[in-house]
Amino acid sequence: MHHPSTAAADGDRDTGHEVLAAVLRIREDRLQVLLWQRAQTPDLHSWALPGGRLGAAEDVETSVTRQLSEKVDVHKLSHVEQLSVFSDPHRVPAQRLVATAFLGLVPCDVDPELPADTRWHPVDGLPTTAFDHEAIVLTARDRLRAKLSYSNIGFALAPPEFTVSKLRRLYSAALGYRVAATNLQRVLSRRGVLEAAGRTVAAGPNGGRPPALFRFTSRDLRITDPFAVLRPPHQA
Amino acid sequence: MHHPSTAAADGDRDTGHEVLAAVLRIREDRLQVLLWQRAQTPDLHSWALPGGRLGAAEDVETSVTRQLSEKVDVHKLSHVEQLSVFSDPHRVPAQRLVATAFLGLVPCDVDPELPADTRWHPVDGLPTTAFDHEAIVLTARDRLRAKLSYSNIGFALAPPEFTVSKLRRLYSAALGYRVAATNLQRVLSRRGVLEAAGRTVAAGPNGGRPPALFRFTSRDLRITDPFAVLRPPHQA
DNA sequence: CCAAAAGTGTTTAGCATACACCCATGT
DNA sequence: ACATGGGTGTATGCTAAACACTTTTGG
Repeated sequence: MHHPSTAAADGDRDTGHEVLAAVLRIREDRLQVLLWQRAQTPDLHSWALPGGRLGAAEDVETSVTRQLSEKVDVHKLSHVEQLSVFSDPHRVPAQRLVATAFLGLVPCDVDPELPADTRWHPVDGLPTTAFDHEAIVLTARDRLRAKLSYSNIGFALAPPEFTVSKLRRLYSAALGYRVAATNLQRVLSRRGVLEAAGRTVAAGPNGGRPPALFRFTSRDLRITDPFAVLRPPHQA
Repeated sequence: MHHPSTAAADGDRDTGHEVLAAVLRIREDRLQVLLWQRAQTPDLHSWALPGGRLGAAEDVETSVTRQLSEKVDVHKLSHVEQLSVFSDPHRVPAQRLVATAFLGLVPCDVDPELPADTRWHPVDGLPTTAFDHEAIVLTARDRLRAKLSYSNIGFALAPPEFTVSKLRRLYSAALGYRVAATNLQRVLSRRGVLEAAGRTVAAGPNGGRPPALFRFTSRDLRITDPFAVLRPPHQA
């Protein structure tokens, strides 16, 4: 081995940095993640997250957008945010590679062209994944679930306009449990996250009242419930 | 260099990685952060966060603990968690250094020995800080504030046992606004975060009822309010 | 006996969930 | 008409903030 690792002496091994993105979307009531299949060792044929080496002149946010553009049309991404650093010295073999992981979201109505080696996979029911990428996917899923409850992040999963029952299915799929349409509409409306589009759409093939269309009032991330408790005093 | 990456070719510049910690505590009703004064250029005499280069054989969590041990007795730290990556290519001059930032907490009752160049500074009223360290400190403060409202992270600011009025002052200082003792006790008790120690302590010099001592039921981070809304259905 | 500080009881209000009921359409 | 799905009204319950009141001490 190279160095007597008391104080942080960097060894000969290069300390490279990569960015990785867990891009999620919902299709057919399932949460999916974008993966590509490796054609080289190590982890030949395993499925991996898109990403790559951090360039010298870019920050990690710029880098992940650039790297993703090779797999998916970046303009289709409705939201990207930093997740966490994964830095186990042996997270990838043979080299020392620190990863900054990101969560990316794609609305359910767009269907970006994908390279031949790239596919969507259900998050519950992943194929064999490369390195520590499964842990990153699960971190991304948990972040999305948490933010659905205290922010307007649903905008990133939904099309520009949608019915409440469509939105209910998106939330149910992402959260992994049944959400009631009534409450969803009321919670989001009260918070000013949702607004009526004023139009309705035709009823389904079996009849039924034609549903009204709604949209998110903002398509930027906003925290709608910053204080669960210990709110600042009303008179301050 | 090593490999011709397509877009964004890595330049000759080394892509180094450092860890930085914003260690916070509360003293005299103020939130403070641990900083050391630089003795070299760049940013001579500016105040900087403790940290340093990531070693070849350690992950970032191990590294930050090791680096901190040079400034402060690590056993005094009650909590450490990852914050975010700071990666602007020019965040430090002359080299390319990506930083993983951490939040650290020290209970208010311990007073670790500090090196001569190191001091506690109030977070509102920072001295001239080096590089992007001020932004990191503010990120740490915001993370602490958020977690106080939905987790038991108060344990990391408080001594093993304390009175409710002492705890009230800790929360008020961290949050930046007046917290009512009555509600604080009730919220934390209902959640099972707080429990009575069974003992009381002497009253103050001006009389008054002698306060009871309390403690946190757990000294590990626990999320106490995971779903602000959209809770899973009661019958599922 | 009074002031001071701690702790409890009670009121009020807001918010979320659940559920009953009404509405509008296709067949 | 009636089945089907959409939407609203309303009851219930929980939580927390605010404040009045009681408790226990020192002077």
